[in-house]
Amino acid sequence: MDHSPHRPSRELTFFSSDDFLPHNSDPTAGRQHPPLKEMDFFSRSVDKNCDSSPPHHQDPDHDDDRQDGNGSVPPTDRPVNTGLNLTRVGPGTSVEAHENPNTELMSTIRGELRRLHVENRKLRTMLDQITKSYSQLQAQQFIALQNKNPMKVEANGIGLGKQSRDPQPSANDASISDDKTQSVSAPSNNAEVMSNLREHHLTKLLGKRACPEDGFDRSSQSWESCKSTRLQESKRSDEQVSDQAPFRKARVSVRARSEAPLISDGCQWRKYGQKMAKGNPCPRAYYRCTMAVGCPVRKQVQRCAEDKTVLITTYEGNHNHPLPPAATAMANTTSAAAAMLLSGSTSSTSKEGLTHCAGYMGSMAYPYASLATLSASAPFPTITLDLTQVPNGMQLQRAHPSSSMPVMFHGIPQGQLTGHPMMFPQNLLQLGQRLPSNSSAMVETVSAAIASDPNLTAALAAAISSIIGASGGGGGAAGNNTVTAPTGAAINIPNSAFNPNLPVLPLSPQLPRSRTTLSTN
DNA sequence: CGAGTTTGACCAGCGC
DNA sequence: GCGCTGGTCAAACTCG
Repeated sequence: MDHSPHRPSRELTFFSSDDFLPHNSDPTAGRQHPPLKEMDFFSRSVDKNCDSSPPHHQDPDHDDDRQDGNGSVPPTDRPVNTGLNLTRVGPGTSVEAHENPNTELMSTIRGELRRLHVENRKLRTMLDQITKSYSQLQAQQFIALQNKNPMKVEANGIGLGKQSRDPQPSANDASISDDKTQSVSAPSNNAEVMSNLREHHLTKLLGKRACPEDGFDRSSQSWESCKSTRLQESKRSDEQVSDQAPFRKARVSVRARSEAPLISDGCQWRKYGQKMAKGNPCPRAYYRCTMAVGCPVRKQVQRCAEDKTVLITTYEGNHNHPLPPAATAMANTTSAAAAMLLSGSTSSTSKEGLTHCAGYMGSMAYPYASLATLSASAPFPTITLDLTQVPNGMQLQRAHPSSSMPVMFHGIPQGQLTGHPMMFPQNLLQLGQRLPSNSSAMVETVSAAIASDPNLTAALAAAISSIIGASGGGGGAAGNNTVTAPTGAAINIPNSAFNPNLPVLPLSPQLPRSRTTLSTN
């Protein structure tokens, strides 16, 4: 089911210059059919004639984007590059170059392009790492800010029992140290980092809960005396205690319209129980993550009593293992949502809290803020991400649209996209974490890549249609099969994929000037 | 045969 | 204390 093997190739398709390398072998064709459309993606087209400056003199990002995003653009600029490469070739090769200047130049250029291609890959890797670090720092900053006012959470009654009012500092420290030994040692993804940070934060914030079942108190005496008849659970808790206990009580509920019994979130789940819940004719299923032994993450899946097309999936706990990209996406979403929830500053109504947290998340979650609700009155503080409706007049702001697309599809098996309504919100949540502002060049790159990759286009259409289909009776300019960005980017999606009451989802205020149309045909 | 699902039983928490 | 409910366990069962 995991189609992740497709990912690397897609990523290459997106960003590499592989596609244009073959074109280089046919410079004539390149000149005859300059890919002007793609060239238009670049805002710095003015600089094309200034390519004589060596790449290392340029801003790495811009250089990177040029090379990768444009793909076939450089060959069209070869007349300009000629001078550059003559200079670079140097006198040692001048004789042969004079005899067959075109061939020599072309090979030189190709070599240079390949070199730049490799360099671009490195830069992208670095960019990814930097982006991750950025998100981590963002989380830390948020935590630091929250630590200045730890009573906020308690005042709002989120996630606090009476135990929290009687914190146990010493155990608190133990919990923290356990955190470090368990998962901070090798955070493999943002979700883990977020989890660790959150844990650390919450442990400080809330103090240690007295109830061993909550996992804070790992002193064996109280633990075993309390749970002598449940050794298995005790064992399990020993493995997972510090990692997830604070978070265990926070839940993230996702409401999504889906015919499938499950939404695929990239993780492997094993059903361990099913119960009829009061007030709902549909049974509630209990699932446990089986991607790693002892992973504490569980989820409950139940159809909405009022609308059986709505699937309610409630996540609880933190993964204690590396996640595949698709699962990371989901984990980030739930982690971010739970972080919002547990970071407090909210009342039982959601908007305030989420607006507050949107800032923490980098403002990208704001469009979905009205889709989320917090419930502190429930036994567990729960944040509900309602993907079944689109807020009135909602503008799906892709503040950093460039990152959303590649991030969104990297790890997602295409076959599961239609059943994965989390992806869009997820990436919205991720946007601010993954990218600093001002990445329009990358937007353009990705736009071009999306347009050029039919598989990706289909996947995108499916994903969007899934989201839109999940949005139910949203208002908006129905009947238009184009998802339109305010700046002109548009995604065409076939009628069959759309809910009749399709709302138009404006994409990004930063989308490229050129118009990208995605066709799923 | 192993992994996953089903399903009845068990346990804990909570309200009365 | 009792009953209700949510959550979990584990044996039996199913499936590939």
